Amino acid sequence: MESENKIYRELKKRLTTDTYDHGQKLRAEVLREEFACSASTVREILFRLASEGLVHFQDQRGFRVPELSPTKLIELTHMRILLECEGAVLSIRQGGVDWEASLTAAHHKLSHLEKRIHAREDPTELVDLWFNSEKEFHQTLISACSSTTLKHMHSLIYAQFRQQLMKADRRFDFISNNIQQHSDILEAALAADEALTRKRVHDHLARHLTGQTATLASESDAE
Amino acid sequence: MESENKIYRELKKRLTTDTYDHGQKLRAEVLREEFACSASTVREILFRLASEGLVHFQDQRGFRVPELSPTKLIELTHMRILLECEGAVLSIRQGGVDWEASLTAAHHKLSHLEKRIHAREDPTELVDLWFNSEKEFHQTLISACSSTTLKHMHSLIYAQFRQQLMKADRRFDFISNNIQQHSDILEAALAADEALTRKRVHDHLARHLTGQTATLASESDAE
DNA sequence: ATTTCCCAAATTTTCGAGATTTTTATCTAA
DNA sequence: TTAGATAAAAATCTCGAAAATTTGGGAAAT
Repeated sequence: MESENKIYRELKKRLTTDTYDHGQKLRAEVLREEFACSASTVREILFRLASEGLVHFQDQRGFRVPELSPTKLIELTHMRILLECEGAVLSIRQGGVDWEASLTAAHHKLSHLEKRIHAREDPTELVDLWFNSEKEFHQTLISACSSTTLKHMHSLIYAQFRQQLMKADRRFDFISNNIQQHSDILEAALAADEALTRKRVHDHLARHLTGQTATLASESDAE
Repeated sequence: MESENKIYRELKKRLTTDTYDHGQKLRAEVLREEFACSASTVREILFRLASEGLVHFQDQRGFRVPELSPTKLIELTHMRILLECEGAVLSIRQGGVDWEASLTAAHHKLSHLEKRIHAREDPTELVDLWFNSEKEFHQTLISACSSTTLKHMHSLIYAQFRQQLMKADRRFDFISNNIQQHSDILEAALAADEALTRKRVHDHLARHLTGQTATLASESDAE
């Protein structure tokens, strides 16, 4: 089972970091061979990933990487806004100086990396590092919220969100705004300004809501 | 696989309708025999339920029904409030007369059942019917919201919530308030009053938040 | 009486082969 | 040439048994 967890983590990483293509078939036999285990073990892991939404399963037709879906991306973005705003506000209330420190630290790392990326011609090598840093910043933002359930939901949603963007975000044509937005979120969170934090988290994620006619229910008052 | 889905549904039903006790061990061998299938099939299904949070899995120690946890119940309630308020408001905006009709219908069935329960000495026989009706009412409330992801998250949370209460809710000492609260929600939703709908959904679920010191982030403005 | 160690029984996990189903390739008829 | 049917190939799914791990009980030592 130790090895099973290892395989699980490796596969999850691949599924959110563009090793495979959207829609690509995941043949059990290939993976079985690669990871040197039995077909049932691979099957078990793929089922686990399927119920997290990172793998698409069809009866008698095996497993696939989920297709790209603009609609899905918008829905995932909505959920991220909902969960991150809630989690951030709770963290502001429940978190102490430790939380502020760790958020500052996470932002510092991310910010450093984003500046390096921004300066480069070809940021390819830094992509995976950025994926990790961006994830850590957003997780830290909600980390002082006491609800394990909320944080768990968020991590499910975040992984699917990242999977939808695993190809697109490699281009980094959005990085300039991003640097400023992450700073803005940090600033509002440290100032313990709940409404402003909500607004800035929303604005940060809003670039993925394009093409959407309906608005998010929780936006209406703020806008 | 058709039979696998059947077994899955049966087990899920049992896990949310008090067939087993909280903390009880789910022995693969027993289930294998009962459902006349192989151990691997049972295992697969139990893993699926585990990643939905309805079964607790421990490496080399098998599967158990999750323990009762007041903290977990509070967290699940928070998530229900968050998701149902969001889903209900979106449904108000996106749903048409069909949605209003189906919500009225779901309420009518639930209301009828709750009155029968209220009138009885021993409502035991009606418990499972009530579980279904209450679930349908709340699902219908958010059904016109376009986000499949939100509805899926909600159904995961709802099942875990129901599991936490599968024993407690059989006593029905809360039914009087419940009848009124469901009517209030219906009324606010049909009136398309978003703020009032939020408040009433919150108030309806708030009885499960007792013992909680911190408040829900999204309450603050409304209270 | 309490703790530690070890063995046997019970349970869980892995595995590979056979059964079933889907997919691909080939052939026939319109 | 296209459409439909048939056969061959490839993949998935189910299963029961072997391997690995945990649990429970009792003997030996403190």
